[in-house]
Formats: sequence, structure tokens, C-alpha cells
Amino acid sequence: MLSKKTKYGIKALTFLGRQEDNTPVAIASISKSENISLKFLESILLTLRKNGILGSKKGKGGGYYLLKSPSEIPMTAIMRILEGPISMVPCVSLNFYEKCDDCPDENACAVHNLMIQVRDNTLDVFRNTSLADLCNC
Amino acid sequence: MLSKKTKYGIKALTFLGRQEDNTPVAIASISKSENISLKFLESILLTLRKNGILGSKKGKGGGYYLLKSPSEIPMTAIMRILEGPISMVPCVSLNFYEKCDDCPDENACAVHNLMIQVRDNTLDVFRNTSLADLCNC
DNA sequence: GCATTATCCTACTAAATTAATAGGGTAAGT
DNA sequence: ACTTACCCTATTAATTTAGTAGGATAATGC
Repeated sequence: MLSKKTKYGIKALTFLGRQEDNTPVAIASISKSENISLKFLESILLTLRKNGILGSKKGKGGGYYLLKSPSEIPMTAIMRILEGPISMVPCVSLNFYEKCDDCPDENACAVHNLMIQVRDNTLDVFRNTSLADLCNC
Repeated sequence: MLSKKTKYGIKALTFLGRQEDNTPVAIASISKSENISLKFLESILLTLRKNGILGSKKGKGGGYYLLKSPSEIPMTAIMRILEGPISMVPCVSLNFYEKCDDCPDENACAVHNLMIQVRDNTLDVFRNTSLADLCNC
């Protein structure tokens, strides 16, 4: 399941991507428009900034803005920052690999081999989609 | 993330699918071979039986067995029984649909439209894979 | 320079989900 | 009868997710 954190994060990013110019938008504006708890959204945007997706400006007229053009932000990046691994099991993760405790041989594991297929298909979607594609919905 | 329940369930099912004949296998045998907590596995196999995937036999020589040939059991069925929805958000689920609280218009929702793609790709994998495919790993 | 605005940041709490355990009940076979 | 092994409900422990609290910091404008 997709966490609310990721869902809200994507919604906020598309909101920013739809802005005419790239002037900062206050958290409160996004929060109201997208029906997201202000404080929760605050922490989400903070992690997006710390991970190089967003820039911010303090004080009056401040807010968040995209650091790159939406077409230059692939969904893989957003998903990994907000949701973590794209794969359903750590043992097939490219960026968050972990060995399974119970599994003596990965290559002989049915779950492992099935989940590689799922991962590859999901990855295809995210690699071929940028934030720009989501903004035009 | 795939739950342990689903992971263990699939492992147990492939174990059963690899049996020469279809005589019942005791939970304890599967538990030992696949390194799964006996009591946890017990509850997993119970739900698989209640959902028409497994049959069971009590008493000495008893255990669980597949009700159909592995090639007749699609992964979609197993996943839906053990893991629930295949989609990452309820609003794109075919079998477990639920409306989002925060979203006034699904068709205009970027997350919704992205997750439809992910669902379709994942579904493709599960639809084209049967338990038999997993048994030959 | 001071008030206002809005992000920054840490810590905490509540709710929900997942994983696992306990313990006795029931049916089948010998 | 006795043993074996599934049946079933309830409970608990651990983890993750979602959301809250409250103040610190920085920029702007009068």
C-alpha cells in the first residue's frame, strides 16, 4: 500500500508543478487546496527539500518551489525518497537491498523470482513517468 | 511491502506444489523446511483452506494439500487472499475499491492515474503466473 | 528595529497494522 | 482409549504510519 506520506507528497509536487511561474508557494496554500493536514505536509515537504527536489524561501512571500523542471524529475526519485524501496521485498531491491532471514538461497526462492518481475514492471512505469506527466492529468 | 504472511503463504504453497503425489503434508513439516513459525503458518494455511486453495485432513497422516493442480492456481488468487488488494491505492482497486477522503475528482488525480498504470503492470505479472511457474524455481 | 510571516526542526503520541503466541477444542486414525 | 494433527478464538508484542506540539530561525516590510 502507498503511504499517505507519499500520496500527499506527490499531490503537493504536482500542485507546485502546475504553477505558472516558479515563485514560492506557502505550505498552507497547498494544504488547503489538496486537503492535507498542514503539519503533516510540512514534514513531507521538508524531506523533499532535504533530498534536493524542492527549494524553500522563508518569511513573507516565502514557501516551496521546484528546483528543476517537472519533466526533469523522474517518478523513481520521488518514490524512493517518499516511499522507500520500489520492490515489494528487500531481497530484490536495487537501492535498499537486504537479505532475508529465512531464505537460504535467493535464486531458488519462488517469492524472490516472482518479485523481480513485479519490480521490473513497476520500475518501468516510474522510469518512464516524470512529474510533468502527472501535472497534465 | 509484501507481508510475511503472504511471503510464508507462497513458500508453503510452492512446497506443497512440489510434492510428488498430493498426499497431505503436516504443518510441522512445512514449518521446518521453510523456516516459518509453526503457529503463524497454521493460521496462514487455515485462511488458504477457507478460501478454497487448500484441503486438509485431520489426525495421523493428516495435513494440507492443494485442491487443484498448481497450473490451475493463478497468482492473482493467492495474492488477493493473502495480501489483499493488488493495487497500491484503494481508489484503483478492482476487487477492493474504496473512495479517497481527500480527493474530490479521481479522474483529475495524478496519483490515481499513475497507480492505474502500476496496477495494470503488476496485474499482468500475476495473471500470467501460476503456482506451477513458481514451483519450478 | 520590530512585528509579521512562514519555514525549520525535534520530539512526542495515538492509531493502525502486522507478526507471533497461547491454549484448548475437534476429528481421524490405530 | 490414545495419539496425532488440524481447528479456532483471543491475546499480546512489535513495528510502522499518521498526525500533533511547540518553539527556533530567517526573511520581509513598515
